[in-house]
Amino acid sequence: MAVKEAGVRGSARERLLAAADELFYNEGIHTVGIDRIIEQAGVAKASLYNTFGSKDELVRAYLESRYASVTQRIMRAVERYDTPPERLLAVFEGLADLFAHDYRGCAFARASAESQPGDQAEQAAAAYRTWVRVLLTDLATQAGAPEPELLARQLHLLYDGSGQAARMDHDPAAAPVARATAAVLLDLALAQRSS
Amino acid sequence: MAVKEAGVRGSARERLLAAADELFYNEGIHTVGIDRIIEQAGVAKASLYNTFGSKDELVRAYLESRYASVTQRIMRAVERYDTPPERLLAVFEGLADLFAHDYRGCAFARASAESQPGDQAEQAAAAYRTWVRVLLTDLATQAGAPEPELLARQLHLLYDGSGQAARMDHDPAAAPVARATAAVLLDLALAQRSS
DNA sequence: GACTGATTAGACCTGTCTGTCTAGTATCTC
DNA sequence: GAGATACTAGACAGACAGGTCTAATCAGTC
Repeated sequence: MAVKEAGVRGSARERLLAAADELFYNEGIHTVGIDRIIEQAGVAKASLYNTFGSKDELVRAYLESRYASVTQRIMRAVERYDTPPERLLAVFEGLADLFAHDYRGCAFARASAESQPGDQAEQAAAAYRTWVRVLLTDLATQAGAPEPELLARQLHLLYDGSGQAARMDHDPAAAPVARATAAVLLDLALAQRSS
Repeated sequence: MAVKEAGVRGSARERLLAAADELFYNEGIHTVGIDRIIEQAGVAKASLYNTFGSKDELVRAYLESRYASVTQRIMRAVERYDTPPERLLAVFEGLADLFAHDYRGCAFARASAESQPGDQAEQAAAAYRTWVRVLLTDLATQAGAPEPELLARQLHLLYDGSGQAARMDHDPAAAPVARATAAVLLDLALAQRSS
C-alpha cells in the first residue's frame, strides 16, 4: 500500500525533495534529521543516500529548488504588467503571493543563519540576493529612474524588510505596505528626473 | 595560570555569557555545543550547569543580554539629539553603530530560524520587535507625523531591511541608505500634515 | 591548620545524529 | 520464468550531543 501510494506521489527523488522543502524550511536544517525526512517522504534511508549521497547534497538541492520557485513566483507577478513602473512595483505583489502561503521567512537567510561562513548556504543566499538586486535595478532603469542603483537599493531594503515583518510579526500585510512605500519612492524619483 | 587569568576576566557567569554571546551569535545555537562554550570561557562544564542549569537556560540568558545591549545602543543614539525628527532618524544611526561591530544579522531572527514555534527564541524576538515598533511609533508621534503608526511601519521595514542587507551583503552602508530613505518618508509625512 | 564552598578536569551515561550495510521484495524487460 | 533494477525495512557503526558525577584543588574564614 505504501508503495502504491508512493508510486502515485512520484519518484523517490521528488518525494524526498518535497519533504526536505517542507521540513527544512519550516523547522530548520540542523533541527531536522534524516529520519524525519525519510519518514515524511515515505522512503527508505538507502534511497536517500542512493539518490543524493549525503544530507549536505540534499540541502543543496533544497536550496536550489527554493531559488527556482521563489524567483519564478516573483517573475510571474512582474510579467502580469506591461509598463515598467507597474512591473517594478509588481515585485512586491510577488512577495504578497509568497507571504500568503505558509511563509516562514527568507529561506536563504534562514539557512545562512545555521551555516558556517563560506558554506553552500551562503553561496545560495548570495546568488539570490544578486538576482533580486539585478531585477530591481533593471526594472528601475526601464522605469526611467535617474539613479536606478539607488532606487533599487532602497526598494531592496523594503523587499527584505517586508519579508522579515511577514515572518516575525506573522503579518502578510507587510507586502502591500512595502508596495505602497515603494510607489512613493518611485514617484519621487521620477519627479526629480523632470525637475 | 588559567585560574588567575579567569579571575582577571570576571566571574564564571560573565565569562560563560560572553562566550555564548560570541559563539551563539556568530555560528548559531544548534551548531555550537556545550564543549565549545566552556572551552572558550575557560570554565569547567560543571560550572556551567551549576550556574545556568541547562543549555536552554544559557540560551535564554544570551538572548536577554542581546536584547539589553541592542536596545541600549539604539537608545544611546536617540538620546544624542533633542528635536523629535532628529531623534527618529537617529534610530538608524544606532543601527549604523551596530553594523560597524562584527554584525551578523538580527540575533533574534537568527535564533528564531533555528527554533520551534512557541520556543523561547520566538518570545524574545516578539519582545524585541514590539520594542522597536513602540519606539518608532512614539518618536513618529512626537515628530508630528499625521499617521504615526503608518510611518513607524514603513520605517520598521527599512530598519529590518537594512539589517538584512548589512548581514547578507556585508554592507554596513545599508544603515545610512536606510536613514536617508527614512528622512524622505518623514519629510513627506510632515509635508502632508500642513497641506 | 581545619573547615567550607566554589571550581577544576575529565570520565562517564544516554540519546541522537549521519551514514553504511545486509537481506529481502516488487516491478519491468527480455 | 530469469535476470536486472529500484526499492524496502531495519540493524549497525562511529561520532557527537547534553548532562551527571567523582575526586582533586583552590580561596577565604574561623
